[in-house]
Amino acid sequence: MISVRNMAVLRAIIEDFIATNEPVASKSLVERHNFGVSSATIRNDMAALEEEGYITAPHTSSGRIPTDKGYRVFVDQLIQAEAESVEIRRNFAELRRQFSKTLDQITDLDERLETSAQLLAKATGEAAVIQYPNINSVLVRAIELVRVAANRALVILITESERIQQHLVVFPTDVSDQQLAVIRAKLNTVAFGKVIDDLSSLLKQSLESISVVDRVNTQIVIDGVLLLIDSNRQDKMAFAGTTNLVRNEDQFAGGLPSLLETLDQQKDLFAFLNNSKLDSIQPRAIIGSENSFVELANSSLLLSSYHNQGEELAKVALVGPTRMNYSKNLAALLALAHLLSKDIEE
Amino acid sequence: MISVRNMAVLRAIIEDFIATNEPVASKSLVERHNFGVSSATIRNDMAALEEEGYITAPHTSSGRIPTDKGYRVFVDQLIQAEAESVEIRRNFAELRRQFSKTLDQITDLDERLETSAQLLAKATGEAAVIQYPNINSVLVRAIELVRVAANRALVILITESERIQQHLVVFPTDVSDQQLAVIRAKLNTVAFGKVIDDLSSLLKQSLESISVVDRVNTQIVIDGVLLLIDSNRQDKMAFAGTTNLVRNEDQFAGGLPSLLETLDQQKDLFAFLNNSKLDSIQPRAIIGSENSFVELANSSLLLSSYHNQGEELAKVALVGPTRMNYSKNLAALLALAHLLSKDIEE
DNA sequence: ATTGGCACTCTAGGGGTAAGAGTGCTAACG
DNA sequence: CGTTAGCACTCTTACCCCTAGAGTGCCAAT
Repeated sequence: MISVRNMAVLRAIIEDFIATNEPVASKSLVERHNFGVSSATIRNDMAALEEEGYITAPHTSSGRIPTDKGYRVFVDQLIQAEAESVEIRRNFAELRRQFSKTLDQITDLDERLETSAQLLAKATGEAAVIQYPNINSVLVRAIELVRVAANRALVILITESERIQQHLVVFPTDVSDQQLAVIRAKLNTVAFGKVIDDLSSLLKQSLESISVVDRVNTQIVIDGVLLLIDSNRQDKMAFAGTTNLVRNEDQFAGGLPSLLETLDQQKDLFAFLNNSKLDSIQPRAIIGSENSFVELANSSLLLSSYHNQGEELAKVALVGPTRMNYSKNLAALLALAHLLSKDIEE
Repeated sequence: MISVRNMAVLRAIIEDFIATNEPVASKSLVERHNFGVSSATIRNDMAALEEEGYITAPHTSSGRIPTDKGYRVFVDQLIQAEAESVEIRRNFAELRRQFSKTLDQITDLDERLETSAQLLAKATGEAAVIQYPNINSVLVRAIELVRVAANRALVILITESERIQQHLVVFPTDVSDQQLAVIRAKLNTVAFGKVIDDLSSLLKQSLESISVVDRVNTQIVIDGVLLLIDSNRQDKMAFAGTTNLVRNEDQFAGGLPSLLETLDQQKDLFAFLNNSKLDSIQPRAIIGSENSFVELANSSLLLSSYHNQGEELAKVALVGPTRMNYSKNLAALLALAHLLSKDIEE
């Protein structure tokens, strides 16, 4: 049977272990916390907690460290209590204010997300990952063509969410302003108001109704647009603070190189983020071995997402050692996710 | 007196040390190389080399490791021999071919440089840094304004070197197409053919000749342009492979965290790169303590640059442990620098 | 249920030692 | 004079043993 005090002891053990990175002894617990009982009593509680698998002892005569299961209930309580916890709320508000001071000045999406990742990494001391928003179901507002040289033009794709992407295309011969205008008009008639997902096939079809003279160049522009869409699909993410992981290297039980490789890989991580479903707005923690990546066995992932009018755009994540400051990190993650949501939807 | 064989021994010591990361013993030298003399003779050579400060012994009865001075003459010879060395030429050609296969498909400058850094990091196993080209003395070809929403527009700055940058500006009220056209025309009259460096003051002056109606919005667009120029001045660099340094962590004598911090800092590094003058096209190596950064004491920097019609655009650099494979890394660095030069100038 | 007391266990660190690797030096040789 | 074999010497590394100390588990008492 796990009593109320049992849980309080578990909580204290985890907090102390996060703070000191030393196995926690019964004696030091009664010194630091006011349980009003003796160390012998705490030892009984610890035995019960170990029985249930929440903590473990590295060796017979040492203090206890939390197991993944122990962290699990700790973090669950944290997320539950998140709304009420004075400390988290204050952290959240403070970080949100601090983040927005920097972010409010940035309009460009790429720069916003890169900066966001950096802010998050700096505030938490962990590695931050932010997915670029998914634009597959977003509507096209316009396709612009801007001449850059006699035979070069910039193709610009503008969507309802004001995500803007551009790509430089090169024509085999010089192109007149008129020709560019024709192509531009044609493409916009086809693309305006359409969903990005459908754009590919629509544009390909439209090519048939183009006079032969313009066909080559139109093809080139269309290829440019398709490349833009594709390069978006290729799963871009903003990374920051991976070097923070080096500072905490000892936490990763020697598996740091393979962990960094996994992050460098990106593909697997992206797929993993995409497959991780979040219920509602609540963040999610994936602790140690709960993870499907072997390389993340000693790491924890904190997941949240940012939204546009209730629809999830993409995930925001923190990667750090299992022994991380969940309270602070959750507050920072939520503050940033909230900020990205608000600003993108506004 | 340093004889010819002395130098051959030094070379062999450095090569073996780079390969094995163990102090090199006289016996293992005669086993691996065909000096045709006994280990006792090699020991005499080693004593001479130590006398001159090219190698040192970690303790009385151990093999020798190269000093920074030892690496220095080794690398100097390497750079001198670079043109003739069959091995380097083959590496160079092979890597150049390999790099261009990926790079040739990329027209966008940002993407090119990011990919270049990644290729270089991957090929060498070190950290790669590429400065963005300096555009201060480049001529403006056009400033374009593309509407994105009723009160938002994209400001696009196009230069003779076809470096393209864009920034989203927001107007306080909706703006008509006509208004945009007026602003665009005005700015282009002022900016066309001017040097980026002069653009700032020219644009500010031009504001006075604008009718009061348009002044607010013109100001906003000009601010956008200035921001573009500024954001370029803010010393952008492409980084890749910093995680490679972790894999070689033991090489950095525990100073890895501070090294990574220095790289993260960017500002100092950028200034350093700018101040490092390169004679002609020859690369330069900065070895260990030759470096002005304390944090790079156990690291070496390989420097080269890329050019446009003989004019240096920016630096390319590799950062790794002093004990790195200089031959391979120089070949890769030169191959990439060459590729960037050719393609930008073409 | 809680507690003091105590035996028991395990780790971290110090000192001692033996094996091995590698050098420096000397004397001999062509 | 350059080269070499031989050998004494030095230093590192690994291992073992041992002790001090921290912390637990359990028992008997409250």
